[in-house]
Amino acid sequence: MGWYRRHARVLPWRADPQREDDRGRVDPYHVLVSEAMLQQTQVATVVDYFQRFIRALPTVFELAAADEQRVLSLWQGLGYYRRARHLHRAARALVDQHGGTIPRNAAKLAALPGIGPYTAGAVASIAFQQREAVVDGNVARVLARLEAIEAVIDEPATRRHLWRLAAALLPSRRPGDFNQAMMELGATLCRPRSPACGDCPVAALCRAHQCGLERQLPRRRPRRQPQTVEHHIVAIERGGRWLLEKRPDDGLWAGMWQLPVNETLDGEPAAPALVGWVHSRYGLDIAPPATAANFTHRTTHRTIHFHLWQASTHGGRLRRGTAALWRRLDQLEDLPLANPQRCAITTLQGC
DNA sequence: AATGCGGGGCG
DNA sequence: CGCCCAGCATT
Repeated sequence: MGWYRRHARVLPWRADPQREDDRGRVDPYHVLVSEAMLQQTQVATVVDYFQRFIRALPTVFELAAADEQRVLSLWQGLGYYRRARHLHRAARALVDQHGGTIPRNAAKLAALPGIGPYTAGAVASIAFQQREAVVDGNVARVLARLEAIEAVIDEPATRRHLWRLAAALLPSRRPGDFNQAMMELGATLCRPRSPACGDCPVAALCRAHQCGLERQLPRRRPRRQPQTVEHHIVAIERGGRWLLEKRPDDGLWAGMWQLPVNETLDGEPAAPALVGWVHSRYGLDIAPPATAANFTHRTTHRTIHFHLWQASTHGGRLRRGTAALWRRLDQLEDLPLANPQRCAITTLQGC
């Protein structure tokens, strides 16, 4: 804890840990938003998003009153957009059922959408000084090394063991700071690849370090190989405006907007196939599209080869089941777009 | 118990 | 490149 007080990073959702009197002054709403953003996302990536989000929606009431599209726009580029929709729904539940106050109790927190065991423990301990343990990726790695746990860390039995360990180590004084200290240790010293055991305050207690095993631990289950798929973006222009549509409410990039994308054509599509597809799906007649660009987008689970095609249409009546509209490319600020779509649109603007 | 869900940092 | 990140919901 002394180490944490000296080395903790100053972060916008955190009270300055070097100022004793700041404890308890954190805004629970800030903690909630930051923890949602931090799920599977590194601190450095989150900082700017967090500041922009809080500036735009400073309290749970503004978040609850906001349109989902606006929340997604504030999340645009951060990934895992389900988190944004869950957070939005959680805010509405809090305003409707709790008068806008965030519960201090971990079980009540965990009942909210998007809040699981980790986030519930984090909010309860950090925002409300409740004695709740947390195990995130950092804590799991720190504990696995401290105790030289060789079991595969992703297994449910191992997770349960780690939670029991974390709970046993948790002090009754300042549990929130303890939890943050463990995570900070994992993020800054007890790193996955190159652990800085020389600087670690608990190296003398670390069984992995004593055995020289720190680089082998924790053990993880091998991941499935990412699939490679082809997505064909057909950018359709009519009189300076382009067709945009909203993606379905589930699956990849749910609720985000896009230029029309064909995700089913395998192999070499050829422009004629896309002409037929646009006709059948949108009811629009286009000239055979021309290639504008190709780029690759990688996520954890798949590699997507994007083929950007450009076409124009004159007549035809738009047929569409879900939301679609024609827009100038410099007037898309209100439409949340995932990164590959932003990339495609930037390319078109350069054409 | 397994899978889907983004995007970026870093060696 | 590959691995991992202040996880969660769904099946």
